[in-house]
Amino acid sequence: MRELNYTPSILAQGMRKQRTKTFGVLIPDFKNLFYAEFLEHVESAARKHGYVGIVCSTDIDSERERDYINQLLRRQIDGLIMCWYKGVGENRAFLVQLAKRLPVVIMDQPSCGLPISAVYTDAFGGIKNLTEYFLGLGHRRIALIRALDSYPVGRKRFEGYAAALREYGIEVDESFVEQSEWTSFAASDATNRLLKRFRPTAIVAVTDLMAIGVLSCLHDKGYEVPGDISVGGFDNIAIASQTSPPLTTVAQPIDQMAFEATQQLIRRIENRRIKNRDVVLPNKLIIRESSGPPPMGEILSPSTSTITEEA
Amino acid sequence: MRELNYTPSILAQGMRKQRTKTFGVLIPDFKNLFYAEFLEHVESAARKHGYVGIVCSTDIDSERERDYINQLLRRQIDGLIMCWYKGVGENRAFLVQLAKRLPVVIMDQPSCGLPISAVYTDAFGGIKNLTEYFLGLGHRRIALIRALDSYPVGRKRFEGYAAALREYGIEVDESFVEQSEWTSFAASDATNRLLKRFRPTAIVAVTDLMAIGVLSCLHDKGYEVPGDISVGGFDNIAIASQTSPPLTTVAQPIDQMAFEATQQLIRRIENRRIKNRDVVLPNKLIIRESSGPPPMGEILSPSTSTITEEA
DNA sequence: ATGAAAGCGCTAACAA
DNA sequence: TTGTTAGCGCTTTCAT
Repeated sequence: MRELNYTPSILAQGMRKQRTKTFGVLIPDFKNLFYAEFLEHVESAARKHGYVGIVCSTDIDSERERDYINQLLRRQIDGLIMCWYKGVGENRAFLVQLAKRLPVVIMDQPSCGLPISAVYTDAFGGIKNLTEYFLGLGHRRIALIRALDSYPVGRKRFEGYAAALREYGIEVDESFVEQSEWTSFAASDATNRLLKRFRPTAIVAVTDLMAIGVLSCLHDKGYEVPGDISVGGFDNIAIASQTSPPLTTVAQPIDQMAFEATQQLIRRIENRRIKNRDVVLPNKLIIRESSGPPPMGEILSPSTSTITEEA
Repeated sequence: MRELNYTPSILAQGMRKQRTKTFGVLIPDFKNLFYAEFLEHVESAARKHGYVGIVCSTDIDSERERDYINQLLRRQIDGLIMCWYKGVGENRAFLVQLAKRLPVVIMDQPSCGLPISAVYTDAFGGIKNLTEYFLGLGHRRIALIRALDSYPVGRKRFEGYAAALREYGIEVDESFVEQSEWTSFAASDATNRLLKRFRPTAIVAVTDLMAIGVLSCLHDKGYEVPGDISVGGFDNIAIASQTSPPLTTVAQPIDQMAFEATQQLIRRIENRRIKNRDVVLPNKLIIRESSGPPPMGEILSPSTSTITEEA
């Protein structure tokens, strides 16, 4: 009778079965290529299971976030993936409440014992490695362009940086560090501010996007990268290999993160008795041309035999 | 009785009213920053009207596109915005069919008399201006990294390039032109192929993302931009001002395009008697540091008094 | 085995 | 005015 393309209405199905084969994805910003790649992979994982994700960008605005969560709940989503700038630890009550209604997967931070799943990589260790790599090259004046203090991801990455320096007996100086919003523009401004009071031989940015801002500022000011100043980022978004020069960075396995998050969510949607899990994935230092030894006269490392000018 | 946050289920509402306050957005790729910015603005326009968009990326795959359109229809979307790589003209029957079910807005190409709305800028004129600007600087060996022939947007942009050259009495040579997929990687490869057989003084790419690939390839090969080769793009995505060097490009008013598309869609959703419209927005040449006069010895323009070496 | 009917949460039409 | 009810398109249960 209806061999000719009949597809049941998901609305009607949803009313009856309380399942819509639809989940929500909360991200801060479409323009951050990390999330763009993340979404790409979430989408293809979801598609395999016949799910559709509704993506909402919060612009790091609490009101907008609340609105969207309501909109999503009204649409009876089956689950929610949150790329969150807020700390899980500081929002326990809210998350407990939310997790009562649907499965929740949180990105970039541990679940802190809450009834949610989490997918993240070792931000602390990643930046620590990167910073140690710079230290090993002989850099000592290593600056950090970090995120605002209120963002947990940014905080962890800051701590990795500080730990590496401390290992080399360098106490982290406030003047080494500049805060910035997540965009390349803000990071470019931050670099500007930084350079007015401090002349580093290397700059670490807590995301690739911000590192692009750093490169842009350095290019403006006429510094050579890595001749004068080395630059490192975090994420390994696709264009990190296409900047001029290509960016040294800490690669997160974005595809796996997306895959695990989606997998975890859908499994819990389809069987509530599956328990929540924290999935921790490895990240990895990728060395490209934006980094090299510090300029002559700045080499202070024991690992090189060059005599410094100050000798 | 229910003063405490009652929000009606959109599923139930949708069943009753045949309105879900939800629309679909089809894009080719989240990673293309043009769409990222577009989505950002679509979202905020939609939010003002209480609508939520479901974004699906087709990856320029027809099967996937068909799937998603079905998924969206099953979810009873009220309308659809399509950022489409296919030509409206070559898909009339499909669009007529689709437009019977819901309001449709198509991006980047005219509606060709179909019962849909359209929002676009003058791609032909935009690239023509850019190419004329290069010609005016004295460039004569101007290469083009264009999209595959099957994409209408890419085609129009190619024609603008060809028209400008023809105006200056230059017949477009196949060897000036290289085809590429939309990514920066593909464009970088295409530039590579191009440089093996042709040494331009300027390269125009049909999108900024592709221009980033061009810059990356030129940086690899040790060419100075714009000292050896000038580069131009199209779109003026946000990071176009943050590349090294910053990119000369044809700016599309992405925010307005998104706003108009959303506006147009929602108006038609809420009142079917509002007629479809083609909204054509202006674009504008933005000159940044990636472009300059051709190197000495290559200046052939009548607009300069320099005597060329060949004289 | 096949068929009828109830009900998911709403809204619009109609009755009181 | 306020209250009642039918039905949107499905699935699931229950009766045949």
